[in-house]
Amino acid sequence: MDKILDVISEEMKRAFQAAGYEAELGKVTISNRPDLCEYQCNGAMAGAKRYKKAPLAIAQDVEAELKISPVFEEVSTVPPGFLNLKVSPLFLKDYLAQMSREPKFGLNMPEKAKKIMIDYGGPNVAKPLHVGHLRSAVIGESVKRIARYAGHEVTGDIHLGDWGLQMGLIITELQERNPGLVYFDERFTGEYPQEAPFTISELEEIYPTASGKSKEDESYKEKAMDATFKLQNGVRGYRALWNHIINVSVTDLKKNYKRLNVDFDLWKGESDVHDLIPGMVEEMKAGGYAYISEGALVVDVKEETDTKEIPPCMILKSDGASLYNTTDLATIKERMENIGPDEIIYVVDKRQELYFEQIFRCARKTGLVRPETELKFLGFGTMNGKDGKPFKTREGGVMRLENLLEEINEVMYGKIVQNRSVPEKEAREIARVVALSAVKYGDLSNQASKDYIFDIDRFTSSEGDTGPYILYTLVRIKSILSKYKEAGGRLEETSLRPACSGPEKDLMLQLAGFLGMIENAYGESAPHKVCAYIYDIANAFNRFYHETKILAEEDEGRKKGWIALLLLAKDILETCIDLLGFSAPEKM
RNA sequence: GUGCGCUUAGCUCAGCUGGAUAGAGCGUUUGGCUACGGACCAAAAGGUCGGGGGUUCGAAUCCUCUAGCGCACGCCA
Repeated sequence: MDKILDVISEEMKRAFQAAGYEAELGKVTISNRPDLCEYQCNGAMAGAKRYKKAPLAIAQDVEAELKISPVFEEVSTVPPGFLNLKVSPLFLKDYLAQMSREPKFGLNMPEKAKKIMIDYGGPNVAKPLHVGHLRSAVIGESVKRIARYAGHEVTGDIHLGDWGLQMGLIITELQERNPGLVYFDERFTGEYPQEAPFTISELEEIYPTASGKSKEDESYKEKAMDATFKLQNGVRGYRALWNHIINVSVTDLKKNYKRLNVDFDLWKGESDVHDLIPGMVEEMKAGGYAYISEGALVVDVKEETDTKEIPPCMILKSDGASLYNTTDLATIKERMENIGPDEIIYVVDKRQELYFEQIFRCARKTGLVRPETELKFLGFGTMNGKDGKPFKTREGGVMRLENLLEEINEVMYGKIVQNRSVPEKEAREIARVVALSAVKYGDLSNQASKDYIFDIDRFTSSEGDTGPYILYTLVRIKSILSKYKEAGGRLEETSLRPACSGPEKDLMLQLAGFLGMIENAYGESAPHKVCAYIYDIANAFNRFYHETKILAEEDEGRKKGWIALLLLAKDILETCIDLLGFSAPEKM
């Protein structure tokens, strides 16, 4: 079904046409003066010049055509030429009733689903997840869910950083500590042990140590580079060790992402495209795209229209080694061959914008992607502390994601036991669910591209534009609905009624905006629009709730109408928070 | 240096792609509990939309100049 703005616009366009004006002028928008009207049309002013007529006169002509309309309850013309509109409660009710009958509230599915790949997460297997990984995961997950909801075929790929020097560093450090390990015995031909020679917590400490040493000790660094080289060239022991590192790390990553309610369809990494690199490089050379510049193999990606110098895209370093560019390009090649997406979205730190511009141009120029394949860069800003500087621990170090989540869980747990008496275990469980909403909503309610301030106190508050506030509202609705059922009411026997109060109609108007919101949120890959929408819904509901005694209502028909309205509000809220990647508890 | 981005209330952020009196939340002040869940609701105060110029019936929004801040600019990822 059409979004409500389209339905109303359609009616308005008919009126414009009937009055002898161009139909397109009848575009209706949500009112920016809610005190005066619900929707507005500014077409009369836009058409004034064209028809050489006062806008007010045009508006009056149109108004006359709307005297009898099933859509509008009230149409008024206001200087200099605004058409102020109020919809009929019956029309609104019918629209919502149709929404609640249809799957996905009547969202139109695309004629042909797009194949979309989303590249997000991007953790380095050598390091534990830290707060820097939060945004990519949270935003990517939501963008993925929104695109999927909009009817597209979406694949999420974590794109592990599992193939660079960091792996050589770990192997080198392991050898330093335990040179007798069978993995370093070149004459060994047997089966390597199943068990990894280290645990996740050791691994977490090994990498920073190795990384530190390599910066100070030149020969150590050379060893690491050599180890990387051996690994990439398939030395058995090194490969076996590498497998252990990946397994241990991925197990831990899965646990952490699960806790974040983030999941990936593919757990591919840079290592997966290693074998594709030589062929790809050859093709680029053969096609005449790649040439040697300052010792390195590069592809020019300058364009006529550039206002600034764009450096060439480097394919291989002067020592012949591959780099980030190489694996990213090879990954595009692999994705095109295996999945053939119509669109690839990269959810990455915005500071990498120029880099990805080079990659995209290079991929196009060298024919790695089809001309119509969309490559999108969805850059996000930095997560800052209250001081406006990048988020750190109190000691000034990088905060681990686990610790951050733990801290927020504690804060939420404190609030729960303070407000209700709930068994410890249940309180912990609720705290986890609500804390996740606090973190995700806090992040997603900002525009992704901007930096934002991570403020635990604010995010965990249940007042204001926060996750807990949304959940509180939802839980409240659920509570009323279950009380209604307990009293013998049957939800399936309720049906919507035309609104009979301002707050009720307002809630209905908000709910009716769902389809338009989805269209925008998907079109702009903008989860924050979903947040803004549910915040409006929550406010509208709470206002309605406060002035209406629902369960105590004596008029049975009225009560049923309200229950139906609550049911719709609940369904929409639940759908939306799912798009954002979190859920609501039964109680809180 | 070049390019990109940002600048809206004391603070944190919106602003539906050019419309009316620029909106929320927090904080501040004030009011509302016989709880369908008060983790809520209502009201008030608070703004030269960084600054100048332009485009037009009309600009936070488009163009231009300018200031401040941030970021990126070939062998890191």
